Amino acid sequence: MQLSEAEWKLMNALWDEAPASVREVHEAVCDETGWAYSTVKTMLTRLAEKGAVEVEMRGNAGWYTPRISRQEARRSALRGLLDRAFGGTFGSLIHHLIDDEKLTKKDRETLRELLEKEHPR
Amino acid sequence: MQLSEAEWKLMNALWDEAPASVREVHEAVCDETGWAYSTVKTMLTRLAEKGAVEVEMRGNAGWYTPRISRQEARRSALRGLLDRAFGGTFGSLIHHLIDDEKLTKKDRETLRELLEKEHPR
DNA sequence: CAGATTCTGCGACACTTGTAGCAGACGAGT
DNA sequence: ACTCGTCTGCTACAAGTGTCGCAGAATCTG
Repeated sequence: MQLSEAEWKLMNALWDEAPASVREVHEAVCDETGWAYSTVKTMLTRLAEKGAVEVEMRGNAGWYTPRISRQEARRSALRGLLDRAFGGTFGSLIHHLIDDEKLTKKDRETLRELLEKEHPR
Repeated sequence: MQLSEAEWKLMNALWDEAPASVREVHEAVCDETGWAYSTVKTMLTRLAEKGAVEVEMRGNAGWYTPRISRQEARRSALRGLLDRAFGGTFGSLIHHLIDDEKLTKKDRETLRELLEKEHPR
């Protein structure tokens, strides 16, 4: 499932709180995006067509719930990035992360801790 | 600089060997993509319009050279992914990498080694 | 019930992306 | 100089994305 930039914004709102009505999603994103209500409506409809969200009608209003988890979405987005930009393997991403990006001290510690905890030497 | 999927393919070819003519780029990617010569031509032109590559005419043929480094491109692609999908910080990406992705043993070792080497405890 | 409010469905439009064909210019070989 | 192959420039077009307005149906409220 490939999500566009705008779709990520909506999905993020839905993952934070679902089910949500168009209005709720709109309220969640309009400060950041400035989108009109109808913009949000259209995109939620498209997300439903794509199968990324599920719509349940209550009265005349639709309530939207993600059908894919944030984790799955993240995974496939990462997969996409890896394939496009990093030769398809984690190796060069990891290299890039450590050599070329300015990880904060905290990031590095997190990284190290996780590594120790999950996969102790 | 945001590169589309197709543009990454061409840029990857150019980073591997630049400057390159349309024909050379075409040859580099046509096996994988099946694109027609004119498809490659169009996209290189668009990349030039976007400022991602530079064209130098030799005779009647154009030779293309990246204007942005692979590293820069990777950096901004990663930035984009982070913003869209990981709340904008490395932290949750790192978490995701370690908790949710199946890094190979080798990946983990690479990670650990790099971490030790660059930022020894 | 009538008016106000709120939703949905549908249409619309511009821009980007993926994909390619074609005509005419240009340069190389004879 | 003529022909042949190559290259560019231009055009085109369908699908996807970002963005929104509007009309009419449904719902609430006095």
